[in-house]
Amino acid sequence: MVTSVAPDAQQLTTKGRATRDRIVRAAADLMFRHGAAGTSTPAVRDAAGVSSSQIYHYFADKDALTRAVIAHQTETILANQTALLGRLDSFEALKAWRDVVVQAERDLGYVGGCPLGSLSSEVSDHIPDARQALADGFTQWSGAIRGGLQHMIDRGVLRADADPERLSLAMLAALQGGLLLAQAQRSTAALEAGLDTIVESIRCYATEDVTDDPQ
Amino acid sequence: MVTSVAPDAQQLTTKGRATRDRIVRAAADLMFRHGAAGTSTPAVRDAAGVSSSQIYHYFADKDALTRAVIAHQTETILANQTALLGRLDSFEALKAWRDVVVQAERDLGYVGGCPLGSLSSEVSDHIPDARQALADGFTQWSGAIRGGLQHMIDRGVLRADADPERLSLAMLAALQGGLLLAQAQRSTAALEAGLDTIVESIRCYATEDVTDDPQ
DNA sequence: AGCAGATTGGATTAGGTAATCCAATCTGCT
DNA sequence: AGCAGATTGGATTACCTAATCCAATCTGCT
Repeated sequence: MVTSVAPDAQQLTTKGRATRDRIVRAAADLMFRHGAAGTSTPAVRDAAGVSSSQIYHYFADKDALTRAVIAHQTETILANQTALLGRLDSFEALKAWRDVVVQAERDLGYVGGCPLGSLSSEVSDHIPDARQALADGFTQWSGAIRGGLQHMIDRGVLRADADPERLSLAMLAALQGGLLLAQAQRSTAALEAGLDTIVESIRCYATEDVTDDPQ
Repeated sequence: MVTSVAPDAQQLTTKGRATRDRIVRAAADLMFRHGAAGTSTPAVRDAAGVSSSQIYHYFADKDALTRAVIAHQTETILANQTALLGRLDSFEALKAWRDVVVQAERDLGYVGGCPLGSLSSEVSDHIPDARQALADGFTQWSGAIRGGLQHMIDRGVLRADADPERLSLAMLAALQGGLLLAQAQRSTAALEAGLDTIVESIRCYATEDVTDDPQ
């Protein structure tokens, strides 16, 4: 709505952009660990090593900062998901991706769940415009998965009657729910069960000649 | 640890129990809509129609109130899940349960997600003892699903090589993730995709004679 | 050099929140 | 009736948080 006064629209020096990024990164880290509501602007100020005025120089208010964190986490996740694992266009890639997700949650000590999922659950109903940004992030995420599945169909690894749209949504749902449960249960059992069951479903659509070892 | 001073341990009159319940119900409603951090004790006081001292008479602090809300939501959900739908011990029951879950989220206007899941994501890392309570709630929940699947195996509807433990965890993960995504996307697409894909996986273990219409 | 605008520091304020306290009232029980 | 303990009302406090303000400094550009 209001774009003329919003600090986001102003000129940013190289130095200014660096400071802004430092604030966003510090806020993202704190919000991942303590939630959005559990992260105070003084805490962000100290963690980023800036003064109060700098936060409000680059962001209209705390909600705007939270939106910036959402955008940052979306970028980070999508970059990791696509760069690290390439396109999820084979059973080997799906299995490798599954292992990375599970191992990442273990390495974190079952703390924090999904950076985007936790934020989403906390703020999507309360911060204006945040819900749409989160929805877009999830859509891109499932889209990346869907692209891989579609590629598998195109290459004849999966039958044409497989529904990549439904399967990719199911995969993301299992991932998000699995991470949420991992946080509470301090175990990746539900995460593994969810991801493996979706992969198993996808395997049902494999063309007959592809029968790699089930593990 | 400290049980001698905790207000929970004291004698409760009929009237006292009613007041305590009123506080918990009001807090549960507010926390469902605005989150735990987004719910202030003054707001609970007003919604419950009590005075400040009453809240702290029945609960040691806000964390204790939050724990009571978790216990309350766990009870409510498990009662609904088992009483309303009985044991999930047939494909018809699974389908009916799926429809109820999806319709419930639609009726709520995609607001709030799962009362237990949202709370879990927000507080399981921050409130002492809350994580364990949430984990127990989820374990009971998946246990109820597992019981139904086991019953299907016992009756010969599912083959013996189906793994009820894994499938029930997968189902709960898909449910939680689906509700989280529904909140952001304002759509039950991911929820339906997740639940349907797990049900489809379960169907793969059906004994041959059972082939009801796929929908 | 010198200007305009970006950036920074840090004090300050207004408002809300968790939690406490004490006195008053009610309740169950004998 | 009358007591002990449970319950209630509501003022109060100490603290924290979001946000503002103004003056000082830096930066890119001509």
